[in-house]
Amino acid sequence: MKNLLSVLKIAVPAQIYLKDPETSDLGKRIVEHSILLIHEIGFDNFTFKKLGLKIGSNESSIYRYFESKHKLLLYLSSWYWAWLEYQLVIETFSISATKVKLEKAIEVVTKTIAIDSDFSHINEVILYKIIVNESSKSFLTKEVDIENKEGYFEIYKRLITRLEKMILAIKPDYLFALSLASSILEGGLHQNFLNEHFPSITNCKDGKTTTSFFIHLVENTLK
Amino acid sequence: MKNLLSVLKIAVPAQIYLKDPETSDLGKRIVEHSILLIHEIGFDNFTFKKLGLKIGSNESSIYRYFESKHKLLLYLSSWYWAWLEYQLVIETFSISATKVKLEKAIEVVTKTIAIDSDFSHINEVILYKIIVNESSKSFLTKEVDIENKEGYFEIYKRLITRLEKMILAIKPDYLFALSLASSILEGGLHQNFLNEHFPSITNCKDGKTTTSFFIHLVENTLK
DNA sequence: CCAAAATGATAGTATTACTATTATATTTGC
DNA sequence: GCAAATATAATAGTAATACTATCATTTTGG
Repeated sequence: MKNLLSVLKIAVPAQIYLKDPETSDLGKRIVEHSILLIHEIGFDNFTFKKLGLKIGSNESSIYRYFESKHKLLLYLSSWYWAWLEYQLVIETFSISATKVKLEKAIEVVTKTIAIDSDFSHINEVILYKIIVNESSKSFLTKEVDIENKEGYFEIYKRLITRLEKMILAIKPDYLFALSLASSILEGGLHQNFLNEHFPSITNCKDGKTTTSFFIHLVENTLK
Repeated sequence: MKNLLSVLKIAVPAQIYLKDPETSDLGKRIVEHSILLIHEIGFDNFTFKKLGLKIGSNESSIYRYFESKHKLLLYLSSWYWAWLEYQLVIETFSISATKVKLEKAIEVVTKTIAIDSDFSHINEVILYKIIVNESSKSFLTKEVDIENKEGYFEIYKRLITRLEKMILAIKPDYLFALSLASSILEGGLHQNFLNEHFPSITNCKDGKTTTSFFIHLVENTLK
């Protein structure tokens, strides 16, 4: 996994940024430390000025990479979904048994990310926490339809259709494969959010994982 | 239903507001028109200044009711959950068959609200749209744990435990009743959000409802 | 080593999310 | 019916936000 990623690059839709942060040292530091700072103070309190201060750079320089903090969040989200898609593909590629394949897929997309794959400047453990706590804000806006048309959510949607295909491979006549796929993905994040902030309304804790909840759910639904 | 609500009052945790908006004409206009304005321009672009302009009142007067727009969103969310809890209770109260009862409950909490019950100044159809598009922002904050301790989310959590009980009435040994309950509630909102903004990743459209998706899902899971 | 590109520094703007103070209505209790 | 209390309005002010614009300096690629 590590080796493969050292030659591959996570591809984020180019419309999201003004200048590709992967092409410079400053760009990478912006991405790396934005993750740490958003995790630290929350997206709502995060500003480019504070980030500039943290990385010893100037606010105006950051604006040359991303036109707003909202675009930066879109970038981080897309990066995460692309990374997750990659994990999904390599982890399930060689599995031919449809049921085992879907089970593995559910595991990949619902588990809490706890180990940094360490192939880049991006800390996936912290990024995952941002995805759990902030990623919904990337589409809960008045501009969502325009941004959707511009292709900002392509990777996310492709991930869901990948899951859909694995569901349909098991039960081709199931009418809600897309809804089930999107429920697994967002629901997985939500259960992990509840585990952290509202433990009284989730069972996904104390050894009972979010993954096992969804595997049980999906298995019975497709029976 | 109408008659009952004309003598009952939807109870929102008192910590959320500085002054109960139900106790004055201005308060009611604040709530009524905040719903319309948030729907119109989105919560992120909504300000008390704009609301004041809209209702011909002063920004500073609105601050006497709610200490921030975030608290106002918490108020609207709590009001909605309380209203939904009321719907849930009266619609399921007289049903004794556990399976039918849960089915009815799922219907109540996942259906798109399309008719205003018209018992108050609050337009539930528009409020429902705000819940779908904005309510997550009420808990996706750095202050969520403090606010949870202060009791701001009590009604929401109680709603989920009501659903949990109905689930356990069918399958007492099911290990994920809370997670299933919270998945139905948030998942229902999310599928309706997708239907509006990302129709390519949901099947809940064209006659196939969010409700039928969840009824099928839950029925198979508890089999 | 020169030109272009990238970055930094500084300044400025409109808006936001408030707080504080004072003035004016409106309600109510006696 | 009137004074006192309460509610609302008007105005001003503040620190921060989310940028844009301009110009200076540094870095780098051929």
